Amino acid sequence: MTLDQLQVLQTIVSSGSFRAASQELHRAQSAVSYSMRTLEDELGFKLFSRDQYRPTLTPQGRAFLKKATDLIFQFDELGETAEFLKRGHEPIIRLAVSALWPLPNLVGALKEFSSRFPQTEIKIIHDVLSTDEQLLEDHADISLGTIFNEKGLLITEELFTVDMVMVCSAKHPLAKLKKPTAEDLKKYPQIVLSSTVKSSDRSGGIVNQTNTISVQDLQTKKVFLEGGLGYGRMPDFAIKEEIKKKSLVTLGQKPITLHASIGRHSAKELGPCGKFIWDYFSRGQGKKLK
Amino acid sequence: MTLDQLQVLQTIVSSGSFRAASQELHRAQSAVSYSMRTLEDELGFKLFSRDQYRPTLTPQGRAFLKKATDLIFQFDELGETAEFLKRGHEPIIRLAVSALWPLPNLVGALKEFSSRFPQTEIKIIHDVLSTDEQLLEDHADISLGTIFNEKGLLITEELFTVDMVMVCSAKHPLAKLKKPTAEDLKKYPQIVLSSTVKSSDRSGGIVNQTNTISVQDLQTKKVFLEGGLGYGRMPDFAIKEEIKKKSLVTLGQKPITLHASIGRHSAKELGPCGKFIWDYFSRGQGKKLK
DNA sequence: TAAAATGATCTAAAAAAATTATAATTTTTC
DNA sequence: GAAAAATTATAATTTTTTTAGATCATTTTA
Repeated sequence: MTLDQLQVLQTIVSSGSFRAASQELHRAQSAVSYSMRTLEDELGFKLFSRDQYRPTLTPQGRAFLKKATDLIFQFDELGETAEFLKRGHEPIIRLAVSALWPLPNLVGALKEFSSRFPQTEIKIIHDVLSTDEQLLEDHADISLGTIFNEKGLLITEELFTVDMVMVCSAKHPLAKLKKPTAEDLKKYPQIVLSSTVKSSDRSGGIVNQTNTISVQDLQTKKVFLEGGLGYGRMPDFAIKEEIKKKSLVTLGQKPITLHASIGRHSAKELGPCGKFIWDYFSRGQGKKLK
Repeated sequence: MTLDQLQVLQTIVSSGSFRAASQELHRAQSAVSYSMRTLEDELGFKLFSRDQYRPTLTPQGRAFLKKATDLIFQFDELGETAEFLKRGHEPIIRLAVSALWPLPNLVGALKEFSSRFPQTEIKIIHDVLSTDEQLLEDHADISLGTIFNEKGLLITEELFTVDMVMVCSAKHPLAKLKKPTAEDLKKYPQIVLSSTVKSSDRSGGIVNQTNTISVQDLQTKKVFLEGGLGYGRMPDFAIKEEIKKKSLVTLGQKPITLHASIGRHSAKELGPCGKFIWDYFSRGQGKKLK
């Protein structure tokens, strides 16, 4: 049983006769006849009843064709996937996204992307801080984060800025001081984001290295801060609500401004799918949302 | 691109090497090599990278194989369907069910049937009264109804009886009479089930032919009766609730006892699926429920 | 370092599929 | 009702595709 035989079967039924099918398929009529005979021999039952002038499907043939049609459809789809891959479209895009990246910003991009390239799988690597390394170690194709580009191996483009403001719970002792000094802060634990990646020793606004509590994601950090466990910096976009309802208050420290950038490895060409994402952010779509 | 090539691809990946695949498939190694080369040529991209000793899938190859695996699975399923049909199993079973047939009775049968023969489609022909004709005109394989078998062409088996009791709404004028005569009944419309099938002139307990309202199904009939539109007969099992809550009351007429039977055409052999249904009812499973 | 294993490639053989021609039917047309 | 046209099946022949066997260049393993 070959897929070609199934396609011949389908063509016979849709065209109405063996001869019409043979013309549609650009084959001799006898080839179509032969194809069906061998298929019937292998299946062990007749697909067509030949008592009439024109062959008509048997009940078995009808049921068989129904399933075969699905198969042919899926086969065609596989052909499309092959075309897609042949044109150089990536089967998977790996996005390294910093924990500090505003997620709503991503949603629009991914929505449009997945409707345009349904064949491409998206893998989000939600790394904490070191999105650079994900690119350098070839774990990601594109990064969205605060890029340092230490070794100059990356191509980056700045999209917008994020202010990291120092906050603590309104119930925290620091909240009562007008402008706490470094001395004051030292008395309480600082909540910090920290990556598990070995080489990363960057301190994203960490004041003292000793009295700290490390967390892996922004959500946890916010809960800890709100709970009065300590103080720490948070991106402004992520705490608007909390400032408004006064569960968090800003301390007098100057905000640290981070530069949110899109990046990729200079030695690796992006395919059409990667280019789409790059352009989406680079050409402003991704800048609008903030 | 043929399905065979996809199967070879899959075997190579699962077995780990071209040679191992060739042994598993009982072919020469060169045949496997050739098969992959022609597939790659047609696809337009490499499935394997050959820089290492053992060929490893390219990212494209990995994505392609993923989809191809689904296709192979579906292909195997088609083979199973073919086996199923070859053994004589029916691709479809057409059941003519009378409107008077207690439906809960069917549910159990169909549940067990569809889990045992998932390949077979079930078509319920919910005819009003003349299930005989569905068999005689080859619109159904098995009938469940009140079978007359006029021409003696059917094989039937009686399963249980259904009492058709004369009822009307408690608010209907007839409800106030103790035992209404035919004279009394004549004054009000009778709600009757009637088939659209031409030849059917059987009167399922119809008292007078003139003052009648015909409906196509039992549900409508019940609603009309409850609404006080007229009087009519209903199967006892279908109005238990209504009698209890007194929205319908029985009139003094003697019930008509119908014989619920399973039937099939004597000239047509049942296949394994049809036999299952026949036996299910015949051997008592269908009799338990009533 | 030698032996074993692997994949690519070439050629000849085998198998499969397509074509042409023809026969046997059935339907259509006049 | 007869001739023409259309349709499928079959046989013989040709073409195409696939396979097998042998050899070579590599790489891995012992």
